[in-house]
Amino acid sequence: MLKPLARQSPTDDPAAFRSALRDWFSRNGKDYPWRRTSDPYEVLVSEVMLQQTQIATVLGRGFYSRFLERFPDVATLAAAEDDILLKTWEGLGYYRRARMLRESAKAVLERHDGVFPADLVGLLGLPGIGRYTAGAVMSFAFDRPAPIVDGNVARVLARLFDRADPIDATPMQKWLWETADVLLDREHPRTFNSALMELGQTHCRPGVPDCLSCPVASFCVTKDPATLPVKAKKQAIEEIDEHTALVRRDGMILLSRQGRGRREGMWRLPVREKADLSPLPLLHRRKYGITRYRVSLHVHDCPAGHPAAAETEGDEWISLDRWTELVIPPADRAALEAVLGEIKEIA
DNA sequence: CATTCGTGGAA
DNA sequence: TTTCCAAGAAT
Repeated sequence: MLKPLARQSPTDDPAAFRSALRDWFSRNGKDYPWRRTSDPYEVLVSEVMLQQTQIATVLGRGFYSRFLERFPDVATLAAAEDDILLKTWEGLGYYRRARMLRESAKAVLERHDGVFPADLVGLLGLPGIGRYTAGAVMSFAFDRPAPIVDGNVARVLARLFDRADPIDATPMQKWLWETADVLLDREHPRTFNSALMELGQTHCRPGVPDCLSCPVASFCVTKDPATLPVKAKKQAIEEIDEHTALVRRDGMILLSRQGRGRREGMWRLPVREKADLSPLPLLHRRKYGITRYRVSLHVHDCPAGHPAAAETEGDEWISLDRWTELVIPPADRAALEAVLGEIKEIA
């Protein structure tokens, strides 16, 4: 491992650590749209979108700008209907985030007279806002001192202090938050928190970090950063099959709106029993992952009179000219495009 | 406290 | 190809 030997950890000289981090960030910090605003609403939207989601996805595919165009302020979002809200979120995943963001907007209007609370307790009281997001809004929007610990910060701190305890276990979580709070530059909370996270994306990245050019390498006592952080839990992936019916009638197809639970409110190909569909021709097959499952999605050509074509709860006939406008998960959308495209070519 | 909730890009 | 995992929160 090529890394300059450090004799001291950040807590040995916090002021020097903060200064080094701030200097580096002031010269190398990236220019994201949410760093150009101090509007807590715009900051919150970015933070919720970025939960477990990469910056490249949120920015590159236009989710952030599109969302703010459609819902420019708290009042607009609070009044948003499900379909338009989900359509704006389509492809981002974790769709519950969108609904909770709207509930937060409602709460700001109703409980705070339309003004975002500028304290941790007030922010934590809003739906979908946990410890990290509350600290992010506090520091990024209001530039007020509050620690944040996300995946980046956890990795950076575990390496700086050479802590091999599992970062998802309670004792290490407690230590991470305490350490983030102790290290926090209370004169420059926005810059400090931004810098700590960005250090985790650039130099102190997962796997093998780039310690040679790290601005705080002289504060980092880790011996083998590639082995950190340690994570305890990893669940086994389960393979499952999903059999769906492509049913057509008079320029319409049968689609099914999802009820409570996963991808609630979105439209999918109707899922049926494998035994009913497997005798029918297989039009398409693709794999996609969702949570701890690897799903093999099968699309069968199902005649309108077939028992599997019978309508069940949530099923509706949708015009072939209109289906693309619905809110549809990426896997189903891709399968539909492939299958209907083929049919159109034959016809 | 363990599990659930999506998706896609990169190692 | 498989595996990891990314600005987490709710239950």
